[in-house]
Amino acid sequence: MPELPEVETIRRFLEPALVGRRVVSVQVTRADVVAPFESGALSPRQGRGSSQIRPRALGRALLAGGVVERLERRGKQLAILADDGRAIVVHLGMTGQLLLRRPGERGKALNHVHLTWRFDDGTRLLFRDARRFGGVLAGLSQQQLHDQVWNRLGPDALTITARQLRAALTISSRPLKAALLDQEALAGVGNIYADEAAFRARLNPARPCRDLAGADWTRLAAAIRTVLRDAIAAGGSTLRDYVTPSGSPGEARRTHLVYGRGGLPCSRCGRPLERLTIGQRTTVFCPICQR
DNA sequence: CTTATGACCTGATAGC
DNA sequence: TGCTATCAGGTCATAA
Repeated sequence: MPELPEVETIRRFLEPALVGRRVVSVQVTRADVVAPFESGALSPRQGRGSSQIRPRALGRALLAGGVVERLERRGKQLAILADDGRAIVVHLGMTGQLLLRRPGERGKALNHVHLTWRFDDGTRLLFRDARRFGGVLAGLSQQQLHDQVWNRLGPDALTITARQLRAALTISSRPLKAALLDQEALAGVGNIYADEAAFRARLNPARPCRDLAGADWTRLAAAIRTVLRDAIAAGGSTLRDYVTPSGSPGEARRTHLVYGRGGLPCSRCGRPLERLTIGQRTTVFCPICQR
């Protein structure tokens, strides 16, 4: 579900509520959504639940006792950093949510809540994920976060340059659409914004990357940055599950020009948009406008 | 090395 | 109403 704009919206919402707060306890309802770094995991969904870790150690790995210093995002991953050097990384997968309960606030009972952090002022943070494609990488130092986890991701898509994009993808034989979803090439673009960016750059998503010219990379990088920035301004795209930590939807869906519009008229030329599968993902584009 | 493919999960919706 | 099939924001392990 959440791509870069949704995760950034969540980050901006959570940061003022959590910075300076001490984690007094962490309730783990489903330990298998946690990937302990010490067991070899290098991403939030690697080797989850495969290691037996004692409850007390698990709480420590999930920042118990620490004071939140800041929240950082790289691509679709959100890190919570404590002032003692510890860190965790949350990945929301398709249906993951981070929900905030203010001090004294009584939210309704929810299913699929796997983790609950309690803070010293009564604030609670819930990790909820029906499909469990998301997860939390725990027990990291901030050093390890940057040197061993985020170093495996490509440059953040929000500030991607044409030069970086070309360097990462120019020799690839993959279709453009598949390449845009590769988090090692650039971090943060998912199925929605890959289609939106390709449309705005007027590039056919099925074209092999190696066929793109210099001007194509320039247009594409600019389209990616613009599409993501506009989506953040609209609070992210809510299709079904995504909500901000207060539970309200984002409005970026109104700005989609191709995603979810297969068969409908192209906003530019009026011809029907085409739908096909590229890299096992549904892809919508205009065969007239996108070359 | 790169690229392709099933697998992992639940829930909403459409069609019979 | 109820059953089955299809589809969904993502990535990982394994095969080719």
